[in-house]
Amino acid sequence: MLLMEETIKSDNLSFSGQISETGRMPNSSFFDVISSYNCVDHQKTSSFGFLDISDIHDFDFPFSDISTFDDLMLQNISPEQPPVSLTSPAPEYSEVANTSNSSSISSSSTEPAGNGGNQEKTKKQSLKPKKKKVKKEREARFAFMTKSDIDHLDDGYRWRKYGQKAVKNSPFPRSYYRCTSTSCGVKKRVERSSEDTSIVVTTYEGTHTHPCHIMPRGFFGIIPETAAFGSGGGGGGGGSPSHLVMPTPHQMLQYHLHHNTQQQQEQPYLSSNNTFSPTLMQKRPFCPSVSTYSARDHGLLQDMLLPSKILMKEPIKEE
DNA sequence: CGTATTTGACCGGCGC
DNA sequence: GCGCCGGTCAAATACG
Repeated sequence: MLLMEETIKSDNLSFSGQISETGRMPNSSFFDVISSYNCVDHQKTSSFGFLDISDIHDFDFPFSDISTFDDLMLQNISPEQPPVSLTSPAPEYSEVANTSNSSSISSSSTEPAGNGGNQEKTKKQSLKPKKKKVKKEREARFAFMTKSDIDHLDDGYRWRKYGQKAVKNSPFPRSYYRCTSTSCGVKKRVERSSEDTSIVVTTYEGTHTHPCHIMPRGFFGIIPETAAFGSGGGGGGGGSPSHLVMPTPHQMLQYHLHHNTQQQQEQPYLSSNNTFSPTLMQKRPFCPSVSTYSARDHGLLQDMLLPSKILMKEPIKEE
């Protein structure tokens, strides 16, 4: 993990300039997005905490070759490669990509968010008497950025908002949500980037212990271990056409892994209503030229914020 | 009426 | 010790 942090520091991350202002989806859903598998030192981190590897102990990443993911993220990164900065220096993002150390991810498991409820209880208890000095361990975190007009993306789970706070150095407040499922203690924070107001940063904390209440149509079906998504067959086959289901973090990783091995790049899996495009995960996100993307792809990609590591492979265009 | 949201207050951690 | 800040609680309110 420390190792990763070092990596991070050396690479000064940021978003890529691939974000376009056009083609924003009215109903942003999870895969407008792109996850940012970044790790941060949550002690020092700014408001944007990406994948907080240091806290990953809850995720039960089922793939033993998770390192593949790392490789995917890292393999093409050369030390000389200067960081790509987006529209702005965005120092907030400088915590950079930290693609997790595979071992740190895959070796986890353990108390899934099931203890989320307990967490709450213990918290309440601690309010009464003097609390112990037991430092509460953080849930695994997973954050991603979305280019969206709406803050709260529908990810297929039901969330109850329990708080909102003003964010320092940002005109936009941060909203706090908790999964409404009683046994599920998953939380998420949603805030809009002050650097780029079209970007919404969503941070998940914990792991769902229940299936998603709605299922997507098509999207996750592309995954061999389809059942994996939705953790157990997930919910009702109902599937709302207007909703896209958000996978859990490890599900996303699965998708990444899978897709990165499929080399399927230009076949949309979703209807036009849905915004996810496989190009998001395309095998060669580091394509040397933007022109590599077809016009169509670009249209689909423009809402996505690619993982910083990936973006860093993009040629830097001085403008 | 049940559920979700809003919002001010409160708490704990951390830096100075 | 104090103040700042992030996160949470919970009463009040809104909504369907």
